[in-house]
Amino acid sequence: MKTNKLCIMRLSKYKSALYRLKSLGFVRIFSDNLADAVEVTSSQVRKDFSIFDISGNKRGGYKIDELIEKINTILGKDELQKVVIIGVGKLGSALMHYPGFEKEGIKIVAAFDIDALKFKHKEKTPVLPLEELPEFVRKNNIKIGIITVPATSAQQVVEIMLSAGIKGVLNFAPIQLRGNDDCQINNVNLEVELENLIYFVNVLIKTKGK
Amino acid sequence: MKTNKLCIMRLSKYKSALYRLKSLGFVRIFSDNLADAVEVTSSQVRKDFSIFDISGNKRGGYKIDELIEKINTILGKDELQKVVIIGVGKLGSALMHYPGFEKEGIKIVAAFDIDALKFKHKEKTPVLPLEELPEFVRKNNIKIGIITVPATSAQQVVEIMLSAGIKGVLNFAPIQLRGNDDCQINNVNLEVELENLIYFVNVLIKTKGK
DNA sequence: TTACTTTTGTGATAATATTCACAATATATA
DNA sequence: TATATATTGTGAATATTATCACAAAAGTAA
Repeated sequence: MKTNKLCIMRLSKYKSALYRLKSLGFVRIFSDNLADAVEVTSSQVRKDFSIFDISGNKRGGYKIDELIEKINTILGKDELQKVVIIGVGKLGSALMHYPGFEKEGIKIVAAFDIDALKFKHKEKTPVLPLEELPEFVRKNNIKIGIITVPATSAQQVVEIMLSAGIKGVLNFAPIQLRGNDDCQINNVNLEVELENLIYFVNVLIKTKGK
Repeated sequence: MKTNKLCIMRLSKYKSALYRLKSLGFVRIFSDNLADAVEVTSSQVRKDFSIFDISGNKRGGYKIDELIEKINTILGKDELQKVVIIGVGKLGSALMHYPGFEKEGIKIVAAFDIDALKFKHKEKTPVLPLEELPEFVRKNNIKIGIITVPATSAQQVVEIMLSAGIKGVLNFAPIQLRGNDDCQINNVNLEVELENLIYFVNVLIKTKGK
């Protein structure tokens, strides 16, 4: 079985498209339909599925419900995923209440900061002092954390998370953080995303000009 | 010259690392140092540079200032980039004031929404009614827009943006939007990012268990 | 100046990812 | 039931991307 990051990303996207197709009343779909929805080829879809031994019916396509369930199992979404956020600035607060997470069985259970003005011990999703992170992580068996602190404190926060036993980090601080054998770090860099878009828009405009 | 999205992403990352290295007092760097900072191989760095005819000195490495300037030129960052945001929810507001953009010569010049309660005509970064978008885009020569509306209205918003003449869209709505020859659409899907992390954390935990 | 060392720049090579193309087969139709 | 048709599943072929490895150049030291 040969997996890679892009392939897993596509699985997520297939699933998201499947929910949509389901809500439109579809019960079965073909690799063609999914391919359209996610902008890949149909053989890509089938190849991805074959990697995970997902099979459909020749001529009958795939049953959406089964497909969603299988993909969820592969993605490890059988149980509720508890996640913490470190850094309660504007972006952190936005992600704290991001509706897309809850919908996907992902629950932000607490946030942490160093600014006492931000602490909210009694809220449904509390904001706690950063020094309480290790205890909280251990007590609640948290594996995943989101970093939304400034670049300058990101490395420091990672160390704290690592020693608290966090296994996965989604980092929004605009600095490339390094994982290790015990902890996977994925970086989402908003500037980089926007710069990338700007580049391709410029290319587009230039080639159109010709 | 053979470019691709990942290569451009890396250019952005190199630049960001270069700023950091510069602030630490470095004046010149080697492909090795950059490779470390961005977690790629040094030949990857040199290959990326050679694609864009960026050259250094054998044995002397690259001058940081020149490198930053060249990368900025490639990325089309010679002039201030004016960007609009559509959708002033929590995420939209967070991005409106995201400090990383301004630092990179990217300026959010206005935001748009359909909720009259959110309108702020007199702020430095105004929040305007969505129907004013086309006029605003034309008058201010806006090329780039960020979508932070719910998935259900994203497609509709894209149509408006396309007909207003927007050339590039960074879409945060959790639905894959399709660009065309006149408009590049890049999708950033936060659920997908988090699901991806969850998958790899599970893999990590399983393989560790062995 | 000469020998030695370090680092670039890049063609050749290897690894990875995607698409092609078609046999196998399930369903629909007559 | 027999025939036609649509769709999967996958090995082979292709395309893309990254790494290797080393000659050439530039700095350093003697």
